[in-house]
Amino acid sequence: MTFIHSIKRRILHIDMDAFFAAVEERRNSTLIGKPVVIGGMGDPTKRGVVSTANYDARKYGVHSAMPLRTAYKLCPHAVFLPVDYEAYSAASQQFKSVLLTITPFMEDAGIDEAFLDVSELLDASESIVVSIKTRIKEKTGLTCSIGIAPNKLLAKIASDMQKPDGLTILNEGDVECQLWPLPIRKLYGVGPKTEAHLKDIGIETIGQLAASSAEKLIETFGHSYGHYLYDASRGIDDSPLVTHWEPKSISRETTFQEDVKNWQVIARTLAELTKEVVADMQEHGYQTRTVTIKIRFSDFQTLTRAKTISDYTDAEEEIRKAAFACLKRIDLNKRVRLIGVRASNLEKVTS
DNA sequence: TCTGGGGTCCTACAGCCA
DNA sequence: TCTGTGGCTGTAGGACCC
Repeated sequence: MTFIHSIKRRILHIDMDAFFAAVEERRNSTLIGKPVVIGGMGDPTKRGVVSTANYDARKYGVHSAMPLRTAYKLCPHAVFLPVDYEAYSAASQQFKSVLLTITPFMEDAGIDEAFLDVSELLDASESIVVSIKTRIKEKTGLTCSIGIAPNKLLAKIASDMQKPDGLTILNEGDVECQLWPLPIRKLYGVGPKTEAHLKDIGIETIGQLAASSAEKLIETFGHSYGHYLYDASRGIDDSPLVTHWEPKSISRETTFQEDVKNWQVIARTLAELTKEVVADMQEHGYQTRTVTIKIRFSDFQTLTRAKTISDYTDAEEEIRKAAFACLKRIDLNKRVRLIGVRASNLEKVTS
């Protein structure tokens, strides 16, 4: 008799609770119990959006991606802090180093989250989770929420179901009762545009999405995304963990505090951003062939212009020339809100 | 009146070439 | 030689994620 091993995977999604705010509270205990909003330069009268609000601030309706000025109106007595990426990156490395003691099969999913594939481990899920939570707490002083499921899609949804400091286990058999009642926006990959589109055609829950035919979804959303929605609404996701990847592009962009008309200011900023991109490329050993600039006008119209050069390069002058050749192709007849530059078509320098 | 920054992926289309 | 087709590359824009 031949036994075919059932290869049901066991995937964990670890999501740090109000990560940036928690790091700030860890180094300044007087913040604990107060509403804390982190974003931009920490000045709620200036341009910028909320990166993280702690749970005390969320009670006032403050949430991430909200303009700082709006957050200030909702909660003027909150403590507003600038984003300190270095501090959060250090904390991120700390908690990921804990995860790597559990298994090397870790996918980095951003500064405050990660996936682990623990299919090969013999321990019970609950004991793995207790061990992770305890060790992260010991090493960083921070809490996290964890989802366990047979794939990344469900694990991610699970980790969001009980927060903070939660643990949720989802299995294929739970899809109908746990996944289907949720609003479509809870599905990874469904953003505001798709949410509005789906609501227009009478689909508000993941269950209603699951009741649609594959043909209908492909017709409406295209082959790739239509197929994805069809599978995702059924909790189906075979995507593997990505434990190593190379960047596909390196970019810098900045929004001016006030919209700019002066060409000199725009040009100087483009040169500065290009310098930063080049420094980043050189530091990490990449060369580029394609340079793209991005301009956003005061009315939010956004244009990009790209130039591909014949040979890979990391020479600042050559990349700056390409960026300025792109800039020349844009009619600057309106005030400029944002300017950015991106290097793509990257190649790792082998030396 | 407001809407960051750093990324990825997808689609559509145009031009070139076999 | 003309025309159609399909692949490949580059460009532009849009949606989404944290």
